[in-house]
Amino acid sequence: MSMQESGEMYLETIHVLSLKMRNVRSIDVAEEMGYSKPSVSRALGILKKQGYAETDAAGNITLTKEGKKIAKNIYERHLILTELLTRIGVDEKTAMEDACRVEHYISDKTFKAIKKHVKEHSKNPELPA
Amino acid sequence: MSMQESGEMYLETIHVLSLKMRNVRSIDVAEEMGYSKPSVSRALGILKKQGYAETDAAGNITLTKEGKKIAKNIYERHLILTELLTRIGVDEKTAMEDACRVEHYISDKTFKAIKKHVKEHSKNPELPA
DNA sequence: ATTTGTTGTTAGCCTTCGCTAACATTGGTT
DNA sequence: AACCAATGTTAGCGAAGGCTAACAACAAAT
Repeated sequence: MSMQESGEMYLETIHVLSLKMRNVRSIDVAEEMGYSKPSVSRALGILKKQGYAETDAAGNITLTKEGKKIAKNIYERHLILTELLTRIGVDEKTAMEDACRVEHYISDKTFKAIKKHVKEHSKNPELPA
Repeated sequence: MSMQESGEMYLETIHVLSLKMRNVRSIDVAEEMGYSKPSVSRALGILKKQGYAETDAAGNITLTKEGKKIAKNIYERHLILTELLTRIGVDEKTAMEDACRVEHYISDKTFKAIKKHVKEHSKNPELPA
């Protein structure tokens, strides 16, 4: 079964939180995303069933190799899209918010093209993107 | 109530069809979008209730001023996004498909910035976008 | 005039993914 | 030991937006 926007957001959030804290728990995800505990609980159950996440006895969440792969991909899209948007004049906050929505809807082909474009122009920030 | 992706797609489709044919009926929308008749019927009912669309006795669909405003805005996003993507090397088909999804998720600020960017570079197609 | 095809609607199902209410568990504090 | 706070789960609701089945209405053809 293919990943929906919702699942991608959970994976991305878990991944980003794990960069900031040693242990990521369900409650941390809930607070970060502004969702209720039951919503996170259920989402996590689905991610586990799909083989993308695991929890230990203490409730600490880890991503499987496959889960991490998806999470990192989405997060990279987030960063690259934000860079593209700020490059063409969108303010940082708006760029991040829009990137966060758009990141789920672009094809791999488009992402690769955007990434290539951003990388090629990262040395010449004064040039129009 | 604010417009969802689904509603925007219906309005855009009706608008685009109306550029191609004199009369747009429910069945035309269904065929164009690949949805069932009942799905279109319900969606249309909602759009009518929201004041964005109307139908005459013969079943011909027209958009209200407000509906047309939204439809044109979304369609313009579609065109501009497609142009941006093809500019940076995405093939036409992929660019259109991705634009069709992304068009619903970018803020007005971001759209304006993209539009400005695309316009400014429309005279120099050989330059990297 | 009856039959048949096209179009639209109604009824009702399913999935996704939020939510609240209520309960279970566990761990620290008095 | 008893209690309370924090965390997680279960049960069940609701909205959005697809779907099929079945029916209504009307127009064209025999």
